[in-house]
Amino acid sequence: MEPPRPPTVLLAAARRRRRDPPPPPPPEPGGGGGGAAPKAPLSCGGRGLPAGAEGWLPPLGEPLPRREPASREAMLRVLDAGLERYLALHSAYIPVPRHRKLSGKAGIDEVMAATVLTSLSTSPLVLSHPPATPAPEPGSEVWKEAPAMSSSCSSSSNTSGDWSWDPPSDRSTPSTPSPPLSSHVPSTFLPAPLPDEGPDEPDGTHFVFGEPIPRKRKNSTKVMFKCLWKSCGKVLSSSSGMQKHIRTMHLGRKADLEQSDGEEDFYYTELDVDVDSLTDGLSSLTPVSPTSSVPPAFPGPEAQGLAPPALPSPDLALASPCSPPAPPGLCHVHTDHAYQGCPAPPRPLVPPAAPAPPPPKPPAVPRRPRGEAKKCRKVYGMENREMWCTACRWKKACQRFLD
DNA sequence: AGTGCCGGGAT
DNA sequence: ATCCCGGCACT
Repeated sequence: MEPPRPPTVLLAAARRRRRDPPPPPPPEPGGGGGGAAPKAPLSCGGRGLPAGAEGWLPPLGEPLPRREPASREAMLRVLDAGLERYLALHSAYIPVPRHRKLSGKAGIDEVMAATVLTSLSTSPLVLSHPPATPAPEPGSEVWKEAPAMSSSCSSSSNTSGDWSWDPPSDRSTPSTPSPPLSSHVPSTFLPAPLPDEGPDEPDGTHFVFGEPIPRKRKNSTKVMFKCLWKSCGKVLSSSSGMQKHIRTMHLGRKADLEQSDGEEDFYYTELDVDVDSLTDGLSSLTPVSPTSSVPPAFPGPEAQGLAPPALPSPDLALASPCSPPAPPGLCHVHTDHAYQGCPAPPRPLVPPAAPAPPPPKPPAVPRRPRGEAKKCRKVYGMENREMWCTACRWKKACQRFLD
């Protein structure tokens, strides 16, 4: 029966919570935040890990870097699970374990992409913008894609993907000078780092928010990149490959135009796939999933011609990794430049029809209920302030008339 | 609007 | 540590 509070409340609440001693948190229905992330509600999911989300939290041996990381991780996990299920389903009718079948139009695309990828793998070019930097990968583990699993377990956090995770330069100005495509799409995947950002993008491995999120993706999960262009569900294992794919397939650009002018928009999502359960079947993601999101209706060379004016399906929810019921696959839409690690609703797609603003669920502030007893102020009145207990005088909890 | 008191600043 | 107060939560 709590009336909706103004947003400020949340702030205050959060702030307060910071200090409050472990307030015997009344088990919040919905597991909001659970024990895993007792604090700070995330901007988007703060309210909550879905019930039972705690279960997903890995027994991280190390102390979570507080806040975001904690719940974010949990969310990712949840999402992963969703993806898992989703894939399990689809892989059923997409019998293409490791080597895709090349047949039909999809096949062509795949071949092309594959070709591109292959050629790329040999070309130093593709590996990164900063040709100078050999492979400053995070963990220093400079393991390249293992030949054996080139497509099934590459990037778990880096590998070929140059920008695997993100927004090195989150300056990704939302107001890019209307690039060829994407007009109304706020967050686009702009591959090329903005010139001013300098060469050293903090390895794309890490998250953002300027936070040194050291966390690598769990080994068990693998990152796949799924093309969001209409009628193209291509899934590749590396972001560079994906970009290549988009560039060549959808943007109609020359593959060799390696360096984008920064005006390209790449729409693809990053799928965090749980390799353990998906195992090999995974590499054959569904080419075009009905539930998957539709790429923004941008005027693409072929998008216009071939693709039917797909309307943004409601399940674009896909774009909001934060929503508990993880839509099938996906998780963080990966934008190469994006600015948000996750908290912010990454919507590379058209703004969801029904934004459905997250219900401002009050974070159940542990504020102690106001006692019945009259306090000094009331008893003595402002006139006799000197008679108040010191606490009252200092505007602290009354010590004289305890509840 | 009044009251209680948290969170913080000033000393 | 003490004193004070801005401002929020709640009535």
